[in-house]
Amino acid sequence: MEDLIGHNGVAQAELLSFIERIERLEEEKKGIADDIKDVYAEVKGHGFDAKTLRRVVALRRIEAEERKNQESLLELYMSAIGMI
Amino acid sequence: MEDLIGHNGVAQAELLSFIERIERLEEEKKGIADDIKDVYAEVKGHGFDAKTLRRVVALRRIEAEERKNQESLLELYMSAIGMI
Amino acid sequence: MEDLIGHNGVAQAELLSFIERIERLEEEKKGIADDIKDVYAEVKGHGFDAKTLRRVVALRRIEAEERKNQESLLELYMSAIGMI
Amino acid sequence: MEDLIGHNGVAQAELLSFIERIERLEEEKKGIADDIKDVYAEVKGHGFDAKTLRRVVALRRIEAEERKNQESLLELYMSAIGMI
DNA sequence: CGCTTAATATAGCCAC
DNA sequence: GTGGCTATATTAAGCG
Repeated sequence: MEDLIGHNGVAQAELLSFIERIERLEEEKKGIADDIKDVYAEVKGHGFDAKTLRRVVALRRIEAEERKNQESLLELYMSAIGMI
Repeated sequence: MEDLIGHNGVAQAELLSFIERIERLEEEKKGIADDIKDVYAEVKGHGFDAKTLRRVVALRRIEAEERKNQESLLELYMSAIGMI
Repeated sequence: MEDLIGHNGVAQAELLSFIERIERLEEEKKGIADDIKDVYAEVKGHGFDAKTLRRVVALRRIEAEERKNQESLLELYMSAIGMI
Repeated sequence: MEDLIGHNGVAQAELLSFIERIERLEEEKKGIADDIKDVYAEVKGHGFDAKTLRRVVALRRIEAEERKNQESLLELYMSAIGMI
């Protein structure tokens, strides 16, 4: 781990610099996450069901083929135990 | 996936057995969760602030977990950046 | 908050007793949660897809009517945006 | 839920617009998450232990948050049970 | 009962 | 490629 031992200052500065870069990025990321939350709140304010909308967004993420696989597997299990 | 395809009954029974074991365990778990809720209600009835007590319990849990961790490398880094 | 102020010992003992009861219950709860995890591991070892099985268990929890509601709402949204 | 029923187009457009806003934000968020990952890779390339650095960053975040909390009541309880 | 925190479940990542 | 660990997303609980 370089010459961190001894606190020679170089590695310290390097580490701190990395940490600060990361923290800045995490702040940005949190900002966007908050924006997303705001949109869902707005969605709700327009009378839509946010939970369902989340599912829609999630489903759009998985491509159609994969979704079909998942659903048919689910149905297979459900059918196997007599749920459907 | 075994011989689930075809619904031959063996895998079906196996699946259902797993499901029922899980559901039984989840019921037990819910029972205990309810017990915990009852204790907090009792706490409140004795004039204590339940919310704060929750924080105390959470803190004690975190501390107990942390105690298990070796912290030396972490401290080295923290020391390197002047956090401790 | 009773006579906690002053550390008169009575409230202290009471508090600690509550905390320990809660902690014991939480330990039990955690034990059962671990058991559930073990069952899912076993499920996997038998060649089943644990993730799908989790969905089955979750679906059994919501009663049929509620499930139908959720699914039809989802389909309505998906249809509205041309997903299906 | 407004006039979604009937697919009159207005609610459809609204829904789609919300979805697209969310998806755009999620893309941005993912971009930043990737940037963070890149920094950790760079960290590693400089001979530091990324996992430990993650813990440092997490600790700094927690401490920053905690600083915002008033802790008096909590400390009262902790003192009452001999934690501090 | 809505709205904010805490618990849980899922997913992604990294090391082996 | 599997298993543990971290981070995120979802769900549930508690509070006003």
